[in-house]
Amino acid sequence: MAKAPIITPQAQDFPRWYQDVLAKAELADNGPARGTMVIRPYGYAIWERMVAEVDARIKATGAENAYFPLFIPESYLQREAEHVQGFSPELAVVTHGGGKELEEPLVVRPTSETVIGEFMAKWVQSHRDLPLLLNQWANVVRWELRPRLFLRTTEFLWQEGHTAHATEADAAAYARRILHDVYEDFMVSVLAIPVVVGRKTSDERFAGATNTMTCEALMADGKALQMGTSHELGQNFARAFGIAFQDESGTEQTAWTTSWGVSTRMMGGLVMAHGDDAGLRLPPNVAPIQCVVLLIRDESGAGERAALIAEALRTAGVRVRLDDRVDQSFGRRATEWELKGVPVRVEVGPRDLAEEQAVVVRRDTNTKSTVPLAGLAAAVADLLGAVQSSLLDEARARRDTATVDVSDLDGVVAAGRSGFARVPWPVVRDEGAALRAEALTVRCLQSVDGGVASDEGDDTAAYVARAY
RNA sequence: CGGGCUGUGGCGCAGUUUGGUUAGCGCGCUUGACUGGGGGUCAAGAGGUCGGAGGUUCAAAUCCUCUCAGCCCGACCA
Repeated sequence: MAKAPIITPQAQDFPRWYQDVLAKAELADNGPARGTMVIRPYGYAIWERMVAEVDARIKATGAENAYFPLFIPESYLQREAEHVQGFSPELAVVTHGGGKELEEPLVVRPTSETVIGEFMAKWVQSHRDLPLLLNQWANVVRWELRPRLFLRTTEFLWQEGHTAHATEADAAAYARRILHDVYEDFMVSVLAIPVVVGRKTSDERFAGATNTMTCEALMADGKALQMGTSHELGQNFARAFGIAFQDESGTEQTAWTTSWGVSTRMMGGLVMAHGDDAGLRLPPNVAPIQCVVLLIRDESGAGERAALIAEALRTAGVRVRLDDRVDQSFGRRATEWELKGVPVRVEVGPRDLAEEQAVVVRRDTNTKSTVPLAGLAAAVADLLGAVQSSLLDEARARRDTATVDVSDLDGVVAAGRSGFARVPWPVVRDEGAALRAEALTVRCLQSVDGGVASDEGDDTAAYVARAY
């Protein structure tokens, strides 16, 4: 029986589809104040998985976590000219506290280069104090005129790393290490999202940076999403905040700093990169529930068997959930787990158990197979691996198909409508207005070998796309 | 901040043009029964200051004035 679709089909209205998925998969709600977001338990569980994976990678590079204040004296922002100019339009400013007007307004952090710079200056005296590698997990506020859940909210959660180095080369190397070993690796191997990694043009650079590098992903609707950035800040903030040290020869030198971050925006990217008309599709590596054991009917001891099966899977290292809510219909529950993107379902009822088997369904392809209970744990483990890699393959194939080499502006406009136009940088360098008219932007630049461009030279390739 | 639109049970909407008696519908929710291998069926229920304020009128969801909020499209952004 053909039922009305549970969520709006992607092809009909992609933004609506996105909202439907967030609601039906119980990921997030709009908060009461404009632009704010309530992350629901299931959505937050996914975020916690992201945090765990990113945090481990950050720590592997030697950085340590710390915490800096939410409120920043307004004067701090003003110390770096480009920085304050870039951020002032989206600042939330506290002017009153304790019932009195404050002598100096406090900015709610939009990012923490300034406070952290102030403290780095205190902590760094000697070359022996470098590199100083810090990270913090925090919320930040950027006043948004057009918010969209996860993709662009006034308050969002993120990780911001801030480092100080003795040399420009060391800072540059570290910013690249974060870009590749933390962000790119996480996005590809955990989120199963292939990314185009490159250099931002000066127009798109972070306010106050000398170089911004980015991981750009392609969503199912052909629009690009900036998933993470890593910045070389040169000596801009070090000079503004006096981050200086004595080198081996006793000469005072100014440090070189970096900053880098990924945010809850990745949640939106995850949804839009893998989701289909049946809802979310989560890669097992980031799925809070990797496998749900769905009890069909509790007869002939089926309930106890199902619990044992779930327990066995848990022992085998699978993040498993037992769904024995037999008072709700099978179809409803199956649909619910499908909407939530759980990679693998194990369906068991009296019939299967009598034959010592279970029906196993993978979410990405919706294919079913019958598996003997004796080999279930191994089969589920195999399937989780298969789902992880096939989601990545699928996303990569779509990205590759949607990436078109072109050589002139018309080609850029045509290809940019549905994906990435890859074009020699000089072709679009001075075409900002023309691109904007087509809602296109240069996402990043790559060098001839496909690596991150080291400058904006004539031999670099520009990736142009519509973007979130 | 410019242009367009919308506010009616939790969600989605009808009703407004042409004022009229208990403001409807779908989904969801509650209770019960029968069910059960892809949003099951039936029955009985709960739930609404019609965004807010003021006005016109015998009578306002409906007409008038003001106001607030949200959405979409543009310029800015992780």
